[in-house]
Amino acid sequence: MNLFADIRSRVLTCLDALVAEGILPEGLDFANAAVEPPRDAAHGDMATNAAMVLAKPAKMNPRAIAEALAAKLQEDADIVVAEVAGPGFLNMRLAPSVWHGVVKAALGDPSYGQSTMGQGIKTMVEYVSANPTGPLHVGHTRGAVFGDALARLLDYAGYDVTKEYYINDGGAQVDVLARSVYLRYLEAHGQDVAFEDGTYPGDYLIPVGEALKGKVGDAYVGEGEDVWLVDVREFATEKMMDLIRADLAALGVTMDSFFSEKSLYGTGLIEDAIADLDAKGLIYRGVLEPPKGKMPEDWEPREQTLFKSTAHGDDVDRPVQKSDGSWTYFAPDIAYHYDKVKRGYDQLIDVFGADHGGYVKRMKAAVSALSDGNVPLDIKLTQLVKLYKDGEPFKMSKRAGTFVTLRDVVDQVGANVTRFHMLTRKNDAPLDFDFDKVLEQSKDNPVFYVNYAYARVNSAVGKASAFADVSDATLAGVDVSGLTHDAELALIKKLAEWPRLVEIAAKGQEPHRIAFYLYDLASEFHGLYHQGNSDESLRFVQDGDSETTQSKIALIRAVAIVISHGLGILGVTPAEEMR
RNA sequence: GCACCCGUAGCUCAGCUGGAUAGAGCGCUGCCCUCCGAAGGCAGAGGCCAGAGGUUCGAAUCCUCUCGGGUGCGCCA
Repeated sequence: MNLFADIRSRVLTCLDALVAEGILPEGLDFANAAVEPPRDAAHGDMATNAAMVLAKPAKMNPRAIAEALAAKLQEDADIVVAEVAGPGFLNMRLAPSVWHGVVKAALGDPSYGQSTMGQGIKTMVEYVSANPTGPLHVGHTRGAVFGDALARLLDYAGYDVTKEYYINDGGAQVDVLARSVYLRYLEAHGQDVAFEDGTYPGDYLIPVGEALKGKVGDAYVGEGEDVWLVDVREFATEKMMDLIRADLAALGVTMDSFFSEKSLYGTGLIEDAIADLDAKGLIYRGVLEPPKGKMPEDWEPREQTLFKSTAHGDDVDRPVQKSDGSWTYFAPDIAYHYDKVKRGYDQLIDVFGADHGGYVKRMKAAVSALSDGNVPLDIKLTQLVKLYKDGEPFKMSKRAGTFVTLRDVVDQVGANVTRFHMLTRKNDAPLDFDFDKVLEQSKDNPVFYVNYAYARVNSAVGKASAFADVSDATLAGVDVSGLTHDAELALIKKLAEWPRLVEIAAKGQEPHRIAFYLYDLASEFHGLYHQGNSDESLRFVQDGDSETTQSKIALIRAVAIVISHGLGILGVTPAEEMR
């Protein structure tokens, strides 16, 4: 039940009637006619711009259309007032019974707020996709939280979502990993080793080296890479993926599938993808211009196999093969996305770190070419996370050992706080993350404030249950017509926005809107609670009056339910009480 | 040099894809707080929405340019 969609359809019905009566001309497009909450509550409950957007195509005065529309809408018993304002806005005030229906819907319908907007569109969200060479760090954490929340949001809005992780296990970096693990393996055999440039010196590989020793004994000691590299690489990659999976699980992120870059090699998949592009006349041999402005020291013209990405919106064509004939990193990326297209997804979403912003155009060009423009690829970039400790910037340095991992963050502040806080910013805005402030129990910490609202409802429900039946099943059938105070209605109106907000957030692929909405809702709720301090008739628990109490508890339970729906999308589990 | 992201109150940021008098938190000022659950509530001051043009009934939002910040820029992923 989406009240705004409901009223909009009534507006459209009235417009149709006006056309039938000859007041409006035939053939008008109503698509841009919107029904929205007005900025100022004094204007009413809902407003429509229908008259203004139709004025031009209908060649009529907007106020004249609005007057006619208002008269029609007035015939609807649920619309108490419909009046023209300003240049042609139509403001509506709805009957209290309509609002009371919102409380019942939130309480009685577990799917309240879910949308069918997505129409089951097959959507892949690819995120994290970190190199399997070590534990996930804070930057990955933001990508993981954002991607996961986005996937949940789209799922909630009716899309058929698959969450996938692309394992970059095919490039040179996994060879470096293998060599690093080999050093740890020698170390496990008692040898002194030196970690030079081009190796990963992190402690996290010590147990991997030991595990390798446990598996193969001393078989690889003193042997050359030709003997052990392939095996160690596979072993190490699997161990790293175990680590990453465990990190993600600690954050509450679970993938539907993992896709290995390595599986593209030697199977003809890359060749197939490139052949597809070639068949479209988009592959050629050529020499790229040197980059302007900043000339690399060792630049020299080389002939390479290039993808004509400029034909699909890129700025320059991109190499798919190096001058020695081997594939560039871009080639398997093309093949991977080719595979996604072939798997039948209707739309693709990739979540990258902002440092990969330079690859957006070429990936879009590739998908556009491979799908003949039929499969849209959206790439969401997550900006940097700036860490603070008690207000002071916290510099990360691998060498100084102050490298902050996902695990560090989750261990210190918990998955719930991490997730919520990271969703209080737009994905493309930098994020401040202060280890102390995110744990503060105060109003300026949204994490706490929202959860506190939820816990406060629980407390009131517990109190009321001493003398009244306040189970959700009972509450869904309770008479709530006594909820007529402005503050109560304001809270209900906020609840009514929930289904609409879900659609707006899903359409914009912006899960942060959910977090901001929850803050607003919590704020409205706390406000009503505080009014109960001076006006006893607004208190949730009315001693001895079980009927009144039930209606008020129905309202705040509806609030708690919507909060838990919202937190569910963010992947946050609310605490039942604050301690 | 080019591309992408960004520029909104003193600070940190929202602003519902073009709507009405641009909002919230912190900070500041003034009241209130023996109140269902304390970790506060109410009110006020504070703005050339970086700047300049353009599009139209209407622009923080769309287009162009300028200024300022971030990121990236063949044979690394």
